Amino acid sequence: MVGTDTPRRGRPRSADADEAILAATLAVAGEVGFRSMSMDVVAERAGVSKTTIYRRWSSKEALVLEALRRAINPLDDVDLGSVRADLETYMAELGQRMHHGKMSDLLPHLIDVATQDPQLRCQLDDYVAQRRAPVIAILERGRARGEVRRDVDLALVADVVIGPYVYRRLLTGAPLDGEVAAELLGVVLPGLRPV
Amino acid sequence: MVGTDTPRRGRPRSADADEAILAATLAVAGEVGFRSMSMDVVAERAGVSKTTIYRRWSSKEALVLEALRRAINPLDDVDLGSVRADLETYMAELGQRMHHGKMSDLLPHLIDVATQDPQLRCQLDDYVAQRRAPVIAILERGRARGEVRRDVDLALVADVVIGPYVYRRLLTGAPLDGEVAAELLGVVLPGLRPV
Amino acid sequence: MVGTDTPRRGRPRSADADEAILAATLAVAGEVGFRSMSMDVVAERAGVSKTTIYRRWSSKEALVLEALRRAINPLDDVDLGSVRADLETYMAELGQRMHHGKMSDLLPHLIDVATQDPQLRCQLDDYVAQRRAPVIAILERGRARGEVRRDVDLALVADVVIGPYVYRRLLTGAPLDGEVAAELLGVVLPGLRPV
Amino acid sequence: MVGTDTPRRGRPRSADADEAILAATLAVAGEVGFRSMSMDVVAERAGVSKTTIYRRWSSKEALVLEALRRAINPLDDVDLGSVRADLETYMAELGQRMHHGKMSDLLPHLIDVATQDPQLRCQLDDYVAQRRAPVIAILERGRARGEVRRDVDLALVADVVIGPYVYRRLLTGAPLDGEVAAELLGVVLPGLRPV
DNA sequence: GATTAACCGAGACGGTACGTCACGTCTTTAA
DNA sequence: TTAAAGACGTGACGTACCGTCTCGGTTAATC
Repeated sequence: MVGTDTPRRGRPRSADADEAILAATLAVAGEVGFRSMSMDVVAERAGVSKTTIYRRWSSKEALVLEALRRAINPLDDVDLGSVRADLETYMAELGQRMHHGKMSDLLPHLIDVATQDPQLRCQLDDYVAQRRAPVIAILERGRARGEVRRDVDLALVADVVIGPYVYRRLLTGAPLDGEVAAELLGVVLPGLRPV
Repeated sequence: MVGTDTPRRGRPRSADADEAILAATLAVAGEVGFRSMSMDVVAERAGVSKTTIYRRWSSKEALVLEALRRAINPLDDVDLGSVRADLETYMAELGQRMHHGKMSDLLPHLIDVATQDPQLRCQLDDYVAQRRAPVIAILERGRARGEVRRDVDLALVADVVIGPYVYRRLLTGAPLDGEVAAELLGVVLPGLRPV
Repeated sequence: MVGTDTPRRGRPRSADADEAILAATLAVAGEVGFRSMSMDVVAERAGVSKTTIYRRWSSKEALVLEALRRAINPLDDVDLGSVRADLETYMAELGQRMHHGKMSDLLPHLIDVATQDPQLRCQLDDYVAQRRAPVIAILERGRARGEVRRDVDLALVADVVIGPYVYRRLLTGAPLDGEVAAELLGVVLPGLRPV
Repeated sequence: MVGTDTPRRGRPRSADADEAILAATLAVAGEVGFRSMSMDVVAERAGVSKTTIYRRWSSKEALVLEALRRAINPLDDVDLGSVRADLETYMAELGQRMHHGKMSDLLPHLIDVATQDPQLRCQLDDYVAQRRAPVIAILERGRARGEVRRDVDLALVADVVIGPYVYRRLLTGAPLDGEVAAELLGVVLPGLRPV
């Protein structure tokens, strides 16, 4: 049985407020964009005071990041029996989200702010790890099946798969659809085969 | 008559001011970061009025971008005779710059702003193309030498090489030193070989 | 049964808390001034919660006013046998307190707030009456001795004596030391003599 | 001919803005009271940004004080030929204003804030001096005519006249109408007569 | 040489959002 | 029922930065 370590004194923070704030954040941001979203408007929409927001999040960006993390469904960790099939599925989904997802719209902004805000940096790292995890899992299963060389650094391979998506999305604007994904795998997979 | 398109009446713009502003931009940004850099401070440091700055650049970001382009030496397009050797050289240099360079410090910010500023978007695209060009050149030479399959999309391969750098730099913080670069090539190059 | 009107149920109020709050009020106010004194700080200093304070006093000003009334010793009602001697003694003491006393430091603030708070207005009136009482007493004794005309309004005379102190203290900053007090009496007393 | 000492560089401050701000201050304050008047509302009403206000006045109180000084017509320095007549006229007017004037409504507040704001303190002193000046002038003329003793401190007498008004207005609430004013003079004037 | 057009510095300006503060109330658990 | 702790709504505060505008004054090319 997990103990509620600290009995907590004083009035507890309202869980409703948490919910309302995060919901309002997504709603307002969806309408005007995160960049133009103001804390006053979020507070008003949430039926909450700014104080209450700042008591929970240290800055606008911290709030936005958490709102997004809640809004994001984790990528399913499908297992179709081969590295190629698994990665194709994953990459299709990733491509979708990179193109249409809310997160990718403001990734640059979050990264930017995280540069000078260690706390935000941590939260962002969590998010990234969560995104990378499925790829690593796929590769590990592949290795167990003998599809992947033992001596290859799986973390690096994961970055080779995800990196181009981020790069294209943020800097070149080029898409990474299913066809291109297949070609990418055509380049990468041969280098993973044992011997 | 050499085509100085417009003869221009009135007092010509001061070239000194251009220099001073760009220098001040780099100096101030180096001290407090681009995000915290204010135009007022840049103007003061350059011994120039804000009017003079805005007469030349349309926004803070446009200024910053030009300042950076000046500060960046192009990556040399070395030719050592093999794709592997060329890419290793290129990647070593890229890793260096990604880690210590001024540009990478504010890439996120520029990307962010470019989201809503088409003009900046263009300038940024130029920069990116300039960075990608050497990789494509290397791969084309490799193809000419028969080292690289004819049917592979070189632009995609370039993104596979550069993507992980950007990704690690912006999101995971993991380094990409010479050793890792070699391993990356170990994964990617086999997939490029003909037949 | 002796009339403790309400038998009171539940936990009784802590008398210690009263003391601690009033002491903390004077202490904090003495350090930062009443205007900058915050209720949170007082509560913390007193080792008491804000709730406990507000259960006893309806507002910051009400608290402050009571704290001051406790801190103020009444002016002694000396009787030296002549109006001049009595007033000189009274005015010397008044001058002292006006200059160094805590009360005069925040009179303006209390007055200000009393403008819109009838309850505080009453408490303040009590305080004022208490200050004026000795002067009226002095003048009445003088009248009984035949030193003062029967047809003069003693309340008005009291205001003529006290008024300049308040005025100087609040608005001009000029002092009212013994010498000046003597001169003031030199101006006022002749007009009080019978016939 | 008076030289415009400083040639002034940069864009000059808008005189219209000054006017608009002060007018808005009086208007808004007249509607909701000075205490409830907010700077945002004043700015909006004046068609001006808050920055522009704070560039001219360091605080809400400083602004209010200047607005009032502009709104206040100086007390006329009537000369009816006798100290008694002149003072009666002055006191009647002073009594009026003390009762109905805007200034007296917020004197306490200004005094209070001036306690911790030296700049405001100065402005307030100016105002006070301006109010006292007529009384001193009256007394000096009386002295020139031989109505007033040479050895009496006129500044003190002025305070004896004005002090009770301030005192009553701020602390006791008692009025000082014409009748009472006459009685006050009945008390004070005998003490001023030569020999 | 006078005119004119564009430049330059200084700095005021409108706008928009920021994050903070204090008051007095409310909601918990503990005594 | 009171107490301590502390979250909460309200409402204002003063600041920061952006990009624009308005001055007086300067610097060429043109007339």
